Amino acid sequence: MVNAELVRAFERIADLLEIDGADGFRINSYRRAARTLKDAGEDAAVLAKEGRLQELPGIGKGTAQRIQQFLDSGHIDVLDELEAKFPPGLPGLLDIPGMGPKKVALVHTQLAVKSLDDLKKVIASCELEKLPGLGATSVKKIAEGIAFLERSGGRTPLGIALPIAEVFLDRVRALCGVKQAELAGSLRRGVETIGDIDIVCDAADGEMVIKQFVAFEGVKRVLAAGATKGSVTIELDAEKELQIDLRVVGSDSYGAALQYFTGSKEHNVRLRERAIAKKWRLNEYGLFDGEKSIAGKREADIYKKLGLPCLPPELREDRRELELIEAPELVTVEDIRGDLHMHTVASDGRCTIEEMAAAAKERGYEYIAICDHSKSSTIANGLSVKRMVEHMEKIRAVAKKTKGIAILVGCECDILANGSLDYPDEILAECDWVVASIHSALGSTKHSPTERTLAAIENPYVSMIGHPTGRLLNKRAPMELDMAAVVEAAAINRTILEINSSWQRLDLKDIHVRMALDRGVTLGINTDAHHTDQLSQIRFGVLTARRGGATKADIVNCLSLAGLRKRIERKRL
DNA sequence: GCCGTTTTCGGCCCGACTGTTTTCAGTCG
Repeated sequence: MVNAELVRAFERIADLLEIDGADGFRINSYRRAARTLKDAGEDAAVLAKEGRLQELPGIGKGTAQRIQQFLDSGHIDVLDELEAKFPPGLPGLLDIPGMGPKKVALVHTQLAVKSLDDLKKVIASCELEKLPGLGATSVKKIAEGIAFLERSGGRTPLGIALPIAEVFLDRVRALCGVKQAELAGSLRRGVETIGDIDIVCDAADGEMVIKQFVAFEGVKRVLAAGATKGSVTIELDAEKELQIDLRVVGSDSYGAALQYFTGSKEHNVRLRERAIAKKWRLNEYGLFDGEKSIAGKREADIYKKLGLPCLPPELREDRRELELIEAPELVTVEDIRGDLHMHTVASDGRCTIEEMAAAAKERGYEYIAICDHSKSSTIANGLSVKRMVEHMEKIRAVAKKTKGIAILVGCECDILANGSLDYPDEILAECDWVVASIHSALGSTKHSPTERTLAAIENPYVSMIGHPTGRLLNKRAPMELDMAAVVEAAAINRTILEINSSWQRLDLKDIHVRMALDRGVTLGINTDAHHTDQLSQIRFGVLTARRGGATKADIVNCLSLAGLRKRIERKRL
């Protein structure tokens, strides 16, 4: 898809325009176009061919023309002109906390700074603090910002951040004078990676709460400490730091503040536009008619007044959620009745069948499927046909003597480089449940990842495609998969697509979940657990499913055992 | 640059914090 390149181009145009001091709304429209393209399930090249580009929100005549020019020539005039005006390393300086477009422009024009290295030099030589509007304190902040940027290493995975955030949330809740507190920001929306941790709390004396907050054990640096806002960093590991922001408001504003700081920014803009259309004003303190507050105590009241259902945080992304007439009943962790992808000591897991079953039963599950690796996954101690036959017998024996939870015979069968499966159909037919996944030859091979996946989808014994894109967050890019084709084939063949809940994967991701649901594809939310401890990661998969708009009717492992068996049979027929 | 129950021009979200000012600009979320 050409979309990713366009996203980069439009974001760069926006950055450069900002440094250039252009009109903010024009800059914003480029950012919006970039966002739209990022979220779009369809290839911009296809949309352009069909003349449908302007159907996308935030893409008008001008942007459509620029997309067309890029498709035709690989260039965009506006970008070329801006690139000629500024050195290539300049936009990167915007990533430094404390450096905005004005300061970047200032150091460029006044001190001929072209890159991060140049900036470090003028800090060291004390030239920077002589500039108008800057002083020793600002320069110190910028220097710290550079250090933070080099340490923070981008966004933090949800799976790392959420447990930490919950510890700090509990501490805030325990503070004297705090009536209620909640996580906000991207964490509350269940975004796969987060920039920082946001906490909103309800207390009368903000200053006192903030004072205690910035003194919490583990705080590495205090970035701000005012009467309503505190901002600190904590050490993630030896090299990385993570920022935590706390906002304190009174009870009458708590709902408004929670709404406001949950975002997303784009969702909030849409909400405020709606308020303005009604001649009202919306901010973190409430919804106001003139000076009079008409909502603010509870989040739901804000949405209600604005004529909207109280939208689950996971949907607040300005992806057309404001068009919803009622809030969907999104799938919850409690709706999950079993886990259909887990490993044992037979391949590369660390627990036995009995241990996995006991832990799943403890969670209240009705069933699990044991899915160890197939023979080609040698690195994962994959099972030869002979070992697999023995393993199947073992699973059935354990299932027979285990009360209170059903144990299905499954496997995670490799999709090989040529698109064939790692086990013959006779073996697959013996399994109750078959996950087919790509683990090897992720790069370019004779058969594309799409062709291989489609072949597996069409196999009657394949119940589900495991971690379809193979991505590892911050580590490995997804395979080049034609998701539209995969989703279409899954719908036709009644093959389930997985939402792998491992926080390193989250695969399918939210926008792919939405694509699959739009085509009526059934999804499965599983942990791919290699240890009993990992069964709890189901929460991350559920968050991802919710972000895609999934209800329990869309999820195969929300079915009863009988329903599940029926669903598997329906495909095999 | 986008967009339209304020429709083809003139809007476009809003407040906190900080540092360098001497009333505010820049940054951030």
